Amino acid sequence: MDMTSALTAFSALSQQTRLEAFRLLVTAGDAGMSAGDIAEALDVRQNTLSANLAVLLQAGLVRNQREGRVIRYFADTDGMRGMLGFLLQDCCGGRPELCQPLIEDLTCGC
Amino acid sequence: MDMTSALTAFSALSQQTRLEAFRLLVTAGDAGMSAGDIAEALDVRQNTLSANLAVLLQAGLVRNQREGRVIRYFADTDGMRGMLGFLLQDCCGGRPELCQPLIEDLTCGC
DNA sequence: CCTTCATATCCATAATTCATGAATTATGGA
DNA sequence: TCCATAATTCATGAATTATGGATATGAAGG
Repeated sequence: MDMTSALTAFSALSQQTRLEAFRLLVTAGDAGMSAGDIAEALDVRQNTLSANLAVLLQAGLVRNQREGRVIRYFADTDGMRGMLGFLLQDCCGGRPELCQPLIEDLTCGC
Repeated sequence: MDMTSALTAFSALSQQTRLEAFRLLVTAGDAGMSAGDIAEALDVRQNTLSANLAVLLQAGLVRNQREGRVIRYFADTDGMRGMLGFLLQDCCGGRPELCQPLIEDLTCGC
């Protein structure tokens, strides 16, 4: 993950519809969600959501897959990991005490 | 962390100077850096950096502290944690296998 | 084929964001 | 009090981004 990709990723998540869509896909997990279902869940117009999903795609934060007439979207964990890794790079250069509580906090019980 | 705060945080990190400044402060850790040093390190004008630091401040991603004539900035780990927690909320609803590798990948060796 | 459903793309307008220069505030030292 | 340094604030214009309507693509079914 380089600076440009990271910027694209953060930029993608800095808009309400996209952040909501991404979180929806994170909780949906491997099941993913169709574009239509996402649009309905978020109550946004079809073309607006489509444009926003395209932004998330280009940022590498989601993947999609055609299934007949529907297109199913999934959160891309690799992309998310790359972004977070870039952000936290060298966060604990010799200072585990800075990094450790953050990690623990993110384990969300699993 | 609510949606609005998360959006503010991601938006703050979606601009090159701010993302660079934030990463600089993450690696600087408890030592922090003065506004002037950050401006010099990133080669940006004082007022431009000041405006960008203000955005990071408002997003809760950095803190600052006056020390005589200089103002020292620090990465705010609580803010960062809040943002990441919001993003990953319910990422592993019953599916630890999705969340675990991500966490491990972020432990960056410490 | 023709229709219908699901989604994407094009285009114009509205809204937002950004860097910059000029001016301002705050601090410490002479 | 005066000056230099450190940093912030403000207004502006340029560039980017979001949105909605209309239209296009692509797949399934009759």
